[in-house]
Amino acid sequence: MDREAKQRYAEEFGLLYSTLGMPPAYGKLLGWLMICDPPDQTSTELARALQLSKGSVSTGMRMLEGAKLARRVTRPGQRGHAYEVLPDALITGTMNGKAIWGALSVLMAKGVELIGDEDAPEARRVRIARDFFAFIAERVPDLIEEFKRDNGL
Amino acid sequence: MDREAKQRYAEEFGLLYSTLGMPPAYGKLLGWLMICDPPDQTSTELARALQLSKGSVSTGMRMLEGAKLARRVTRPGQRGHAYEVLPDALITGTMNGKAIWGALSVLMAKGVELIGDEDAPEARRVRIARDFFAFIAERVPDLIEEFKRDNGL
DNA sequence: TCGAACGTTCAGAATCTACTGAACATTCAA
DNA sequence: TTGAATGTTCAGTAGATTCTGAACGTTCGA
Repeated sequence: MDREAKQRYAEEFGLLYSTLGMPPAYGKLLGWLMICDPPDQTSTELARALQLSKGSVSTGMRMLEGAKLARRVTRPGQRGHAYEVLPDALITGTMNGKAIWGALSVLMAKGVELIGDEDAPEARRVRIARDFFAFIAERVPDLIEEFKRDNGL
Repeated sequence: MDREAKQRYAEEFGLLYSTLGMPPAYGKLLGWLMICDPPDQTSTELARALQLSKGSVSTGMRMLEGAKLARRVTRPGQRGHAYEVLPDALITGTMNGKAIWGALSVLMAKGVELIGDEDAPEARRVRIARDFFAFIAERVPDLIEEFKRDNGL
């Protein structure tokens, strides 16, 4: 019910995620899967709901699977498969994003090396960045653990 | 010294930041400002070092200023102004990124509303996402505080 | 074995974005 | 006041990205 409102929601979802670097079509798929009824949807259903080509759905869902954001499920007595979001999809997505903090820290460490003397005043700007990203990279897993514990996951 | 290595570093920096949604040229500017000597650079110097047009430098630096990543400085007895990265630039950048967590949480809350019954099993997927992003949005400032305290900032 | 439904891949079209460079504005030394 | 140096804006373009759709598997019921 109120299919149109849900379609609009998927569009909005795709828009926000596109600002985070995800292709709009894939964001729409994810958004739809967060609120659709039933929660598992076939490629054909997804293509119809979001007005996307079969190709986009196929490629998009492959990508969401790869990012551990969605998974295939099979319904008994039915051809092919359907997709659903993983229950803790967005958490997982954020954990993968954790790799970013490490990469940033490594990049900043390289910058410190380029300047040469770690203790030089002109190394300060990039040294602080290096330490900060390393700190964040280290703490993110703890945060996620804490959330999971407090929410019984 | 080793100007070329620093130029390559700026390129690499821009490349990584472009995966985070920043235009490559602006990432290059930021990367160069993290390691350049002297640490403050005029538009002309930036354009020369990074082979960018005056227009790109102007627009890019305006954007970095807006994001509180860089600021203008004036050298006595010199035309115009130069730019430098703020000492805690990347930390600030991350704090601004905090707004994202809030936006995501709001988006998920909208999804819960669309489903209607917050306690329904099919609302679980988006309810968890809502709570998770709210949790992260709330904790990020504390993390930053802790880092600053431990590093005398 | 056949055909219908479903899924995948990828070349090319459609679309969007970043960047340049030219026109214009501003600043300041002489 | 003049003009050289510098800074800004923005229309247009070059280039990259996303999306489609057609060609080609694959699966499975009959």
